[in-house]
Amino acid sequence: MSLASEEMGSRALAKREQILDGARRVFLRDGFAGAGTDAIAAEAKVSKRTLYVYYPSKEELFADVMRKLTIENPQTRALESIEEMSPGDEWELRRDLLELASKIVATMMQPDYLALLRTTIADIHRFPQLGGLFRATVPERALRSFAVFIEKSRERGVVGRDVDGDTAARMFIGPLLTYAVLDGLFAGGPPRPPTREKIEEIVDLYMKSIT
Amino acid sequence: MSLASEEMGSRALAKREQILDGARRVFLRDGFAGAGTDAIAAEAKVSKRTLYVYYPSKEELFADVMRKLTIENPQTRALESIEEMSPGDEWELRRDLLELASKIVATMMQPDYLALLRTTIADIHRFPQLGGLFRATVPERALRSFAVFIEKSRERGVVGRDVDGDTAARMFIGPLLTYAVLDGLFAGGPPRPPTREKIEEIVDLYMKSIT
DNA sequence: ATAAAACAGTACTGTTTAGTTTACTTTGGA
DNA sequence: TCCAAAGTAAACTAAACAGTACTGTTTTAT
Repeated sequence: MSLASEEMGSRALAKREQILDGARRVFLRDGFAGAGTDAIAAEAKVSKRTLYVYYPSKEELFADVMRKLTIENPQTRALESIEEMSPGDEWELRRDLLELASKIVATMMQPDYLALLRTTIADIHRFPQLGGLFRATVPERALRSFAVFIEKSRERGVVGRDVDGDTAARMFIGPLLTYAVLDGLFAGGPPRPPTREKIEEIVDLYMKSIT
Repeated sequence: MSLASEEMGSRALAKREQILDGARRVFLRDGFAGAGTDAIAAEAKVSKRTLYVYYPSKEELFADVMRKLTIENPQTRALESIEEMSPGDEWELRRDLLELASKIVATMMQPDYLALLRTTIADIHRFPQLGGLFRATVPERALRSFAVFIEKSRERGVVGRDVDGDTAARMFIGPLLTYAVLDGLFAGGPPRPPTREKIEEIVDLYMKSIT
C-alpha cells in the first residue's frame, strides 16, 4: 500500500522528498526508460523496498517527478516578474528586453532545464498528458507573461499599435529558442550559450520590429 | 555475418532497403527503446533472422536509419533553393519570405519531421554522434542557406547593412520553431500549424527588423 | 527500557526482449 | 529440372529489469 500525501507525518514527507529528489536526478539524466529502479534507489540512498512503500510503480514516481518539475518550475516562475515591468520609453524598453533575453537564455540553457525539455519530449508517447502539462505550465506561461508585457508597453505607446502580443512574444522567444535547441539539446557536451553580443544583435533587430 | 553495401547484388540491396523502410517507420513511431525487433521485422515483412543477416544489431540498424534520414533529408534539401532567390525590392522580399515561411512551417510540422526531431532529441544520450549529425545536416544547413539569402539581399540594398546573416536567420526561423516545438512536439494529437494570418504577422514584423 | 514501526540489504520471481538456433520452404539461374 | 542460396516461422537462450519476500537493524514513541 502506498501513501497519500494527506495522511503522512513529517518524517514520511521527508522520506518522500528524499526519494523524489534522487528520482529527479536519475530521470533527468537517463530518461524514463533508461532509469532503473535500482539506480533510483541508490541515488536517493533508500532501499528499493522503501521506494515501493512510497510509490506503487516507476510510472507513478516518474509522473510525480515531472509534475513537480513543471507545476512548481522555479525557473519559469521567475520570468513572471516580466509582467510587472513597464518601460516608459525606447531606452528603457531596450534595457528591459536585454535583461530579459539574458535571463531567458540563462534559464533555458541550464542543464536541468534542457534535461527537462529532453525528457518531456522523449516520453510524451508513454505519458500523453505530459506534453500538455509541460506546455501549459512552462512555455505558455512564459509566452503569456511576455505578451502581457508587450501589450502594456503598447498601451504606453512605446510599442507599435499593430503588434500582436502573442506573435511579438514568439518573435522574441523564438531566436533564443534556436540556441536552446540547436546549441543545447543537440550539443554533445555542455551547452554553449550565445555571447552577449549575439543577444544584443537580437534585441536591437527586435526593437526595430515592434516600435 | 552482416553484409557491407559494396558487395551486395541488387536483390540484396532491395531487401536491405525493405528492412530500412520498415525500421524507419517503427523507429519514428516508437523511438529506439520502444521499438522491438519483432515489431520491426513484422513491419518490414521480413523474418527476424533475415533482419540479423543484414544488420548485426538493433543499434546499427537504428544508426543507419537515422543516417539516411539526416544526410539524405529530402525536406531540408528542398530549402536549399532559397540560395537561388534574390529579391530586387521590398515587395519581392516580402513575397519570397512569405513563401519561404509557409514552406518551412509545412516542412517542420510534417509528422515525419516532428518524429525525426523527437527521436533525435530522445536518443542523443545513447547515440552521442546523432546530435552533431542531425544538427550539421538539417537545421544548420537551413540556417546557412537562409543566411546566404539574407547576405545576398543585403548586397542588393534591400536589407539593412548592419544585419548579420546568422542572427537574421535565427530571427526568421525562431518564431516558426516555436510552433513546431510548442504546437508540434508537445501536442498530443496531430500538429496544428499556424494560420496564414499568423505567418503574415511574423513576416511583416520581420520585414521591419531587417530593412 | 522496550515494543512497534520504519528501513537497509539482498536474494528471488516473473516478464520482456535482443539475438540465435533449428527445421522447413521458396526462389532463381545453369 | 535441379540445387544452392536466401528466406520464413517459431521455439529457444540469456540478460536486464520491475516488483516482492525475507531477514536483520535502526529509529521513534510511550
